[in-house]
Amino acid sequence: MESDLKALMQNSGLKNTKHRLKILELLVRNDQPASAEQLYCELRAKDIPVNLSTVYRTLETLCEKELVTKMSIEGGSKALYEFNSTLHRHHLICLGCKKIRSIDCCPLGDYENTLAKSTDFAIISHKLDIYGYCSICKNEHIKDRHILTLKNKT
Amino acid sequence: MESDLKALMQNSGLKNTKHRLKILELLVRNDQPASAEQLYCELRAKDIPVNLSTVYRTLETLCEKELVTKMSIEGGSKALYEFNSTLHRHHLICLGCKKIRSIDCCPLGDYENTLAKSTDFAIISHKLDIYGYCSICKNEHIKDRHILTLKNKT
DNA sequence: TTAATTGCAAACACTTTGCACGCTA
DNA sequence: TAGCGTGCAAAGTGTTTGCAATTAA
Repeated sequence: MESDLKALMQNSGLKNTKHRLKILELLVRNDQPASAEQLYCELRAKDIPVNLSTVYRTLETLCEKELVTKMSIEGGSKALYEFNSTLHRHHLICLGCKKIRSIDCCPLGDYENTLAKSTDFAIISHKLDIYGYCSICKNEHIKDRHILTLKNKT
Repeated sequence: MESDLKALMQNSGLKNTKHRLKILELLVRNDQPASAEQLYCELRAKDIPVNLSTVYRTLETLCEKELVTKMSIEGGSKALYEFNSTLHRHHLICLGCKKIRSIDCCPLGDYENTLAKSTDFAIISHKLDIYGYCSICKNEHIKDRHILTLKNKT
């Protein structure tokens, strides 16, 4: 896999440095959007000393070459970066554990056409994020609400 | 209208101050999400001297009482605030002039059910923003691309 | 009167930048 | 070796906070 990523970078005209390679690798492995700081910590945990500004710069470069996509989620203050699979993707975000799951299927084709006509917009893209509780957290969530209900009764 | 807003604030248990009233009024009038700074500038332009931190605090309070909703758009660094019509809304954002138009119709009902089943998530909400060029800017956009094409040929 | 609201300045979190040095192609 | 990549420190931007003064109910 490492060699795949090296090739990918070369094709994009990027020099192949340890940091770049590792950051890209983390994004691919985790298959989950990560903040600059998360990546920074993960690298340090692996005894790869980096500077946070290098992480930011690397991510910016990778975004320019479209190997990575920058995004953010509602209410989050930090930017998140994910490996760009070239697929059109949406996100399913757990309000409990904050894990983000990517969804490849997009339900909006027809709607965009209709909307384009009714609003006279030339539609270029869209962003759809869905928020909820994952299979694990939803049970916790129900439990919490139950406890809350009991408390409110007293 | 001013008295409607006063009543609205009272019902939410908020003291009725000049700043609060004016900020709410601006959001209702413009019917368009605005940043704290924009509101701050508009107030000063109207000779209502406010402090930026007051604007932030006011908006936070209004959000707590659910009179206003905080949001952000992809790539934008500042938070935006819009009057909360209690309707479920999406946004159509012009990449040219950056104007934001709210859309009340939501195409996602069935999709959420399907998705909930296939992923075992308890879905709570979603955010859908659509990007494109409005009827005015799309002509500019086409012109620009044309000019670009000509340039590239030389 | 008293509790909420405000202005001001200072702190904060996240991100970007300038510069000197180091490393890849 | 030429130019891109990096670390470090400092600056930038958007937002929040502590405190004393002010104001609405």
